[in-house]
Amino acid sequence: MTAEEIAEHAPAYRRRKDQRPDEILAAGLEEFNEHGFAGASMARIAKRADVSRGTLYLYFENKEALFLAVAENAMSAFTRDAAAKMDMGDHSTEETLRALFGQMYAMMTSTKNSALLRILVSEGPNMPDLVAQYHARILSTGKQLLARIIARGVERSEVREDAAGTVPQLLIAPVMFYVIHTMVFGDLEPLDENQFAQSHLDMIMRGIGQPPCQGGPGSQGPGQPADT
Amino acid sequence: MTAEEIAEHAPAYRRRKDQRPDEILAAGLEEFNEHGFAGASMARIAKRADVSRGTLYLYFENKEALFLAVAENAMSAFTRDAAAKMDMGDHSTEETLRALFGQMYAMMTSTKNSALLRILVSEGPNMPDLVAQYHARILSTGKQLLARIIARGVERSEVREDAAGTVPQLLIAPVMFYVIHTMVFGDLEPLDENQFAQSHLDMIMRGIGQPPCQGGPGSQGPGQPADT
DNA sequence: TGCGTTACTGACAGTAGTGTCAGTAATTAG
DNA sequence: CTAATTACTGACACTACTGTCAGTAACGCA
Repeated sequence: MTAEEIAEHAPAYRRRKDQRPDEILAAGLEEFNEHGFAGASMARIAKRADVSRGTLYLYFENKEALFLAVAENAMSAFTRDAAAKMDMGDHSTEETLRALFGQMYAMMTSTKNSALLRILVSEGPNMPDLVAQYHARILSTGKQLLARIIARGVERSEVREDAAGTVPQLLIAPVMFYVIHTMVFGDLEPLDENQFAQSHLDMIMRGIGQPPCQGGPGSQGPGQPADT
Repeated sequence: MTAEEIAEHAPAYRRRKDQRPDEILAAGLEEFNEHGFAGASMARIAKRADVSRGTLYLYFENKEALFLAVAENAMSAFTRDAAAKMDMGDHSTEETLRALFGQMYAMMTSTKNSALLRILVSEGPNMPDLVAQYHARILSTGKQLLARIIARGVERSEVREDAAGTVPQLLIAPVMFYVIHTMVFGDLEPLDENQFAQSHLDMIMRGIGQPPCQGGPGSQGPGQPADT
C-alpha cells in the first residue's frame, strides 16, 4: 500500500465541533503561560491544538477573546474543584487546616492553576478586570474560609483568642511562595512539597495555636515535627 | 520673541552620552515591567527615555540586550543596597529578624525590585540564565543569611533546637506574598505593610522561638502582639 | 451511492514593530 | 568664527504576526 493510498483513506482532518473549544483553550493556556499575552502566537496555539490557524477564529473572535476565555475557564475550573472538596466537617482546627493546605498544595501544583497565577502576575497591569475577577472569585473566598476556620478554632479554644487579629493572608503566604518558587526556580532548587507543607503547618499551628503548657486540655502545639 | 526664534536658540536635543544609558535602563525597566519582554515596544521605551528610537541602538545592540542589561542593572542595585545594610550586630534573634524583615519589606516595596520579581516570573521560562543569576546572587544569599541567624539563635537558646529543620524559605514566604499581592491586587485590597510585617514577625517568632513557659530565662515568645 | 451542509483549511492583505543607516545638528577644538 | 567630530535623529526596508475569506473536504441523510 503506497503512502498515497493510505492518505486517500485517512481523512486529512476530522470534524470535531464540540471537542475543539476545550482543546484550543488547553493549548492557549500552555502558550500564554510560556510566552505571555503579547508573546503568544496564534500559529503556535493552532499547532498545539492540532488545527489550522483559521479554526481558532471560528471559535474565538480574536486573540484577546481567546485569552480571556482561557483565563475564565481556568478560574471556573479552580472554583469548581475547590468547592467540591471543602467540606470542613467536625475535625479539629489542625486537622481542618492540614486538609485545607493539603488541597491547596495539590491544586496549585497542577500546571493549570500555577499557569493562571503566572498569567495574572504577568498581565495584571493590562487586564484590571481579570484581576478583579480572580480577586473576587478566588482570593476573597479563600480569605473568608480561613477566617471562618480561625473563628471556629477560637470558639473551641483550639486557637488563641488574639489570633483573630492575625492577617489571614499570612496563613496561605507559604502556598503562594511554594508555587512561584517551583514555577521559577523549580529546576535549580526543587522544594520538597511534603516537607514544606509540614513545616508550614507546624509554623502556623505554633503561631495561632494555644501555647502548649497553659492552655487547652488535650494537646495543641504540634510538638516536634515529624522526623526527617 | 516668536516661537521660531526660541526654537533657534533652544537646541532640539542635547548630547548627553553618559546619562543616556541609565535613563534608558530606567525607561526599559518601566516598560518591561508593564508589558513584559514581547509586549514592550522600543518606541515607547525611547519616548520614556526622551530620545529617538535610533538612540537606543547606539547604546544597546537590540531589544534582548537591553532587556538583559535592565535585569542585570536591577540585580546589582539590589545586591549593592542589601549588602550595605546587613550588619547583623549583637542583637537578639528577634531584633535581628525584625530589622532584616523591615529591610526586606522596604526594599521589595520599591517599584524597581518588585518589577524585577515580576519580570522574573513572567519571562522565567524563556530566560533560564537570568533565573539562574537571580537565584545565585539573591535567593541563595538570603537563604544563607537566614540559616546563619537561626543557627546563632539556637546557640543562644533563643530559638528552639529543632527549628533548624524548618525550611528557611518559610520565613520569608510572607515577604514574597506581600510583594506579589501588592503588585497585583494592591488597588483592590491594599495590605497594611506595618501590620502585615508585625504579624509576620510574631508568627515567625512563635514558630521558631522557645515556648513561653518552659524554656528560656528572660522571655522569648513575643507575648501578645501589639494591640490593634 | 450521491447530495447538501458546514467544519475546516491555507493563502492573502494589512499592520505593527524591529533594526539600519545616511544625514543632521550639537558640541569641541583650533 | 570655522572646521572637525560625533551624539543623535527619523525615514526606510524587512519581518512576523493577526484577522479574513473563498474554497475544500468531511460527514449526515436520503
